[in-house]
Amino acid sequence: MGNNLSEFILEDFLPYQLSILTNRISRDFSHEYVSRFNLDNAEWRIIAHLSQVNQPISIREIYSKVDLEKSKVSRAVSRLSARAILTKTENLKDRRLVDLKLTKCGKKIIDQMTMIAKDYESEVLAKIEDPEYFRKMLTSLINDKIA
Amino acid sequence: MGNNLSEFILEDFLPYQLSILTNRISRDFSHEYVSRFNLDNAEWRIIAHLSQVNQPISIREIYSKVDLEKSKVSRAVSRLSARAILTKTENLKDRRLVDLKLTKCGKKIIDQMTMIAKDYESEVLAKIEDPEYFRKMLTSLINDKIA
DNA sequence: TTGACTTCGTTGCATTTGCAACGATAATAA
DNA sequence: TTATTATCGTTGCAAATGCAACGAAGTCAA
Repeated sequence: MGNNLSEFILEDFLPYQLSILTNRISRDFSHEYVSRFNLDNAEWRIIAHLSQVNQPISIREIYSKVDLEKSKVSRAVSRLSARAILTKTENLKDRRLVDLKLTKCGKKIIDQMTMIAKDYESEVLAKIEDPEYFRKMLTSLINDKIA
Repeated sequence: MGNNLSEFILEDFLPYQLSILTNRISRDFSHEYVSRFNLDNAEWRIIAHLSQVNQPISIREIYSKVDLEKSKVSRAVSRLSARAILTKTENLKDRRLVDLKLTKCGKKIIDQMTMIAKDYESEVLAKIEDPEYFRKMLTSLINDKIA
């Protein structure tokens, strides 16, 4: 008979569990910005991040902060610009950079999404016994470097 | 001035946090099976799942249990079969099905990976104040349907 | 039995992805 | 200055992805 003591149970494996949960939540929440505004995940993150900053920021700034591929950001930004959700202008101090800025249209989107996002988040957190504690552990995991 | 009360902070948004953490852990752990056995994530999940079952199982069985696209499983299984990590045989009771079974080589891989995976998991859990509780919340979130 | 319908795994194909290379600009050093 | 090196954003391209369609096999009802 096999050595059952060293069996591997995928469903109990933390990285797998996290992946399952995250994918489900991600898919779930993405319905909100896909159906309402026809945005993909990268576009959503870019808009959300832009809304937090009051000066124009560069593409580099975005992909370094928001865990997206450089080319993904570049392409997403082009689409958003084409849809007049944000503007791309040349940075005059350093002409390699682009200045990205939400338009009124973009701001309207993030305004609406803010409420929806908060509602969704509350809904998820309501499933947990101690939401505060969960967030704390999550945050500590995120901020701790994993060796 | 803007209405800061309704600002949206991406870094504090639960789905975003989960995504960041999960991607990092996933990337991190994947080094183990990529570097050692040259497996991708789908291949890893398939092997892991197969190792838990003692009878041959079908492709459908796998993708319904392990949150992977049907075509992804089909292609991953072909690669694994080509590398003699598993065998594909026709199911005689229902000839639409294939019987998948780990070879000795496949079993050796999962045996080695089991230890590595457990070590990695412990490492991650060690970063958390109350690992048991965290798992419990995670499990409850996974098992709860999200409305 | 036949015919309609379902399910299985594979595959074709258009889209997406991520890496690397590129041109343009800037910073640094000689 | 000029030469070298680094950084920015874009783009080419090969590989990966996911959906839908397919043929093969099974089910069910008439």
